[in-house]
Amino acid sequence: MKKLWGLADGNNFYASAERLFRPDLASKPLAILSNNDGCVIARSNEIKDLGVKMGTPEFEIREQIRNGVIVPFSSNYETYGEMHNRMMNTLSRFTPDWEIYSVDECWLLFKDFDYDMHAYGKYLVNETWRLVGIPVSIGMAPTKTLAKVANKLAKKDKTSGGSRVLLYDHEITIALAEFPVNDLWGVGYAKAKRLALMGVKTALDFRQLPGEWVKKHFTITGFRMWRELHGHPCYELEHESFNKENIATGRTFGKLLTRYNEVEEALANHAASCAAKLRRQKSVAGFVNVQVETHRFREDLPQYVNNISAKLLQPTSDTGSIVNHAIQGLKKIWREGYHYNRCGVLLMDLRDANAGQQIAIFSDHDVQKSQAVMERMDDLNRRFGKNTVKMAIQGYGKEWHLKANHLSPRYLTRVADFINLKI
DNA sequence: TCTGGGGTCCTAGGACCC
DNA sequence: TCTGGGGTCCTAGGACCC
Repeated sequence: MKKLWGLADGNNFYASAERLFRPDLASKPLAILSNNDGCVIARSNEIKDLGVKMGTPEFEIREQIRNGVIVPFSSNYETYGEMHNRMMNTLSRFTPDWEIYSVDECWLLFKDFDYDMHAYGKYLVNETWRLVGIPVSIGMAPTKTLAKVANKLAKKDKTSGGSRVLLYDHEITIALAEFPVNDLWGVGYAKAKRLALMGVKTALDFRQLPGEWVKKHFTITGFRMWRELHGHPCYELEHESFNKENIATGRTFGKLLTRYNEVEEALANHAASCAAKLRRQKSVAGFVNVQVETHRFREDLPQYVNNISAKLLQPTSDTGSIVNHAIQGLKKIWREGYHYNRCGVLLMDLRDANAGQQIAIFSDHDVQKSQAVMERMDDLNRRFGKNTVKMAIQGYGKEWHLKANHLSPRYLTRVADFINLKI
């Protein structure tokens, strides 16, 4: 059976989402900033043309922001999340076999097609633009790795109509001959460095290496990449099990913190947020890991990085229990006299909440009571906004809170921010 | 002065067992 | 306590992704 992989993704997704509500910024350079307005995490084409790279610290473009050359946005995850839902909804209409890969990417598998796939790709691009308002590109090829290549080529070639198909051997070979090996899906910093030393420049150079040699020097992951470039699929559609294996929440603070109570308050909030995520996927956690760290770029200050894991008495998703265990961990690794920059909580050893709750120390009654309280709390927080109900220890101090000086309205998710139309 | 956050997969190496 | 190979299980950390 003929199969073709498609990778569809939103062009400059966050920037395009912001621009949808601000048509007046149609040709302006836009920078989307990370949490805490720390650095650039998404860019419009115009700012790429200015040479602003991914990860550029905000202070380096502050002057251009001040004089209006660059328009900054703090990350607005509520709006991006809703645009994600709409985009995936639309893309999923083009084939029954699809998989969400990231916030702005979707795999589409086409089986037994007998129509012009390039035309179909262009149709998909136009329809998504019409229905969602986000510009997308699609690349199609016999494997996921090659579809990634096709997608990048679709973006690069302004005449492609946003769609590129690599179907036949000769067109794949021609494309790979001009494709930098560093841009392949699966080549990061470490592999790029080694490939450069070997004189491997293009994806075709890499594909022409002997398979056994690749396996020996680049392990199984490199070998899979090699096979995929030859058109042999190593990655399939990943349908279900959307449940995460780990759940983490961590943030840098709005400023460096030295007092225990402030860090404890931030940590309690991260732990509570992890517990809420855990209940949303109907899991319980067996281990809580707590991390603290100082500011790694501040060479003038003493550095301290540590983390600790604690086993929960019994696997649970109870906010109180998870927050308490996290705080016990923090007390063990806390050291006075440092300027802390970040803390975080990681829940591990996750399992299905309904599969065999142990009885151990708690009676069933306690478990049921905890579940009832949590359900009520989640319900209230869903209806009236995050943190309407919370633990006392989560506090009301704002010392640790993030900067977000350029936040756009939550156009899609907050009633007060809806756009009013005058007709 | 100012540099993100949340994930997965794989491997090496230690602990332990026979 | 040392001798030795081979297996499993677990964890830390590297590499990569978006």
